[in-house]
Amino acid sequence: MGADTQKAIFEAAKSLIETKGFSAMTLRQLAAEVGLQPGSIYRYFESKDALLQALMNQHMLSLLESWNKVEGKGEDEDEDEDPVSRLRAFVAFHIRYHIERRADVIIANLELRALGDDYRADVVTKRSHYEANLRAILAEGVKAGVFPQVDLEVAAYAIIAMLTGVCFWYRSDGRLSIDEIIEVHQKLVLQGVVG
Amino acid sequence: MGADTQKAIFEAAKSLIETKGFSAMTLRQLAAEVGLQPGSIYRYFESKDALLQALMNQHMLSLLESWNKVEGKGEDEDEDEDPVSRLRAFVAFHIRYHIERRADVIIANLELRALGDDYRADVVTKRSHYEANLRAILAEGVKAGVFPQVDLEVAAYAIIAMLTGVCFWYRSDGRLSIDEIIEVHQKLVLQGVVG
DNA sequence: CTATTAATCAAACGAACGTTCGTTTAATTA
DNA sequence: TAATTAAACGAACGTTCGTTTGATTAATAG
Repeated sequence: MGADTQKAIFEAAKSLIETKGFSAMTLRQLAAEVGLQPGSIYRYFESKDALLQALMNQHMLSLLESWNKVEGKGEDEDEDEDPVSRLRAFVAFHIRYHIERRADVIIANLELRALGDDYRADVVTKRSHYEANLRAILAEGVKAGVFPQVDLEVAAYAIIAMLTGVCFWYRSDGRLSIDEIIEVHQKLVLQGVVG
Repeated sequence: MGADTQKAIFEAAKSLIETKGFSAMTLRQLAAEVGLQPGSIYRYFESKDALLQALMNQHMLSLLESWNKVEGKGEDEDEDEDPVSRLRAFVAFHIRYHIERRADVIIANLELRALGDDYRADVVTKRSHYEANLRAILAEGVKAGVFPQVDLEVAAYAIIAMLTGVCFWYRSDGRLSIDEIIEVHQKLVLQGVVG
């Protein structure tokens, strides 16, 4: 029975933190949302901070694992697709994942400073590992002569910021579908506005 | 004499909110930073919320005014520069402004949800006015045939997210100068990674 | 059916919160 | 110099925070 309750706490916490922020969310609000007394939350988390740490770590691991599944799926075959295809795949994956897990992403991006130093360093490291995947694709493209010379670090930051930005304005009842949004971004990343 | 104190409160608040977030910042911390007693802050702001509102409004007005100065400087002459030049100018302005006013920008982007509904709506409107400047440049480029067809709304969101992202990783003692960072972004915005 | 463990409640804890207020000090004006 | 205003103090207000604790109910096992 406890597993369901923990999941309920996680989900309610995500929603509350997404809309109000971690510091502004109180354990009384969280408990009320789940249908518990405030003290009962401590059966599942040893502190409010530990709850945020769990959410963050969960998200970062899931993000890394999800991308690895997308890229490494072929194992033997299609291991070495061309850089353009891989970059297009990264754009599609990143946007789709960030829209589907909006709350996790917003928490991971906005609540880093609410984390203790040690845990923040860990999250930053994991994020850097994720970004390294994009840098590797860009580096390969530059090496193959498909992409002109560009600063890999800045380009990776820029592209990720651009893609992550989607989940701050996307609405499921909006004008464009996710696929259409992905297409626009693939074009922008690859060719810019002048094409 | 009071004007200096108010400025000191503003500056200390910006710094504290930038690093800890608005909800996590206490008036006792803020007062200590300025060298005041907590209650004394209420000579200058009628509430903690009003302080955030003032900071946000200040920033949005300054941002809009600063861009207007950059674009409208020629008055009669160079009013109609080509879209590429105007877009390059926008990229340079946005990055430079966001690096120079890091604290204001981070607050405006991360603390929207700490604002009351009315004030948030006002800030969102002002931000939309700023974004309209970029959309207008893009629209002009498309109309002139310099830029291929593109969704103006999505493209503007994407470009602004990319540029604003700089102030989350930029360090003044970093590898690249601001001018170099601007150059990389101008190239990415205009031509993407394939060029 | 009973004993044991797990899950939750209800109540309270001390600390810290934003805010108020009467008083005191410093500066300005007359 | 005396009267007035501005600025800051210092202490307290009621409230709410995260957290702890001991009793109570629900589920499981022997």
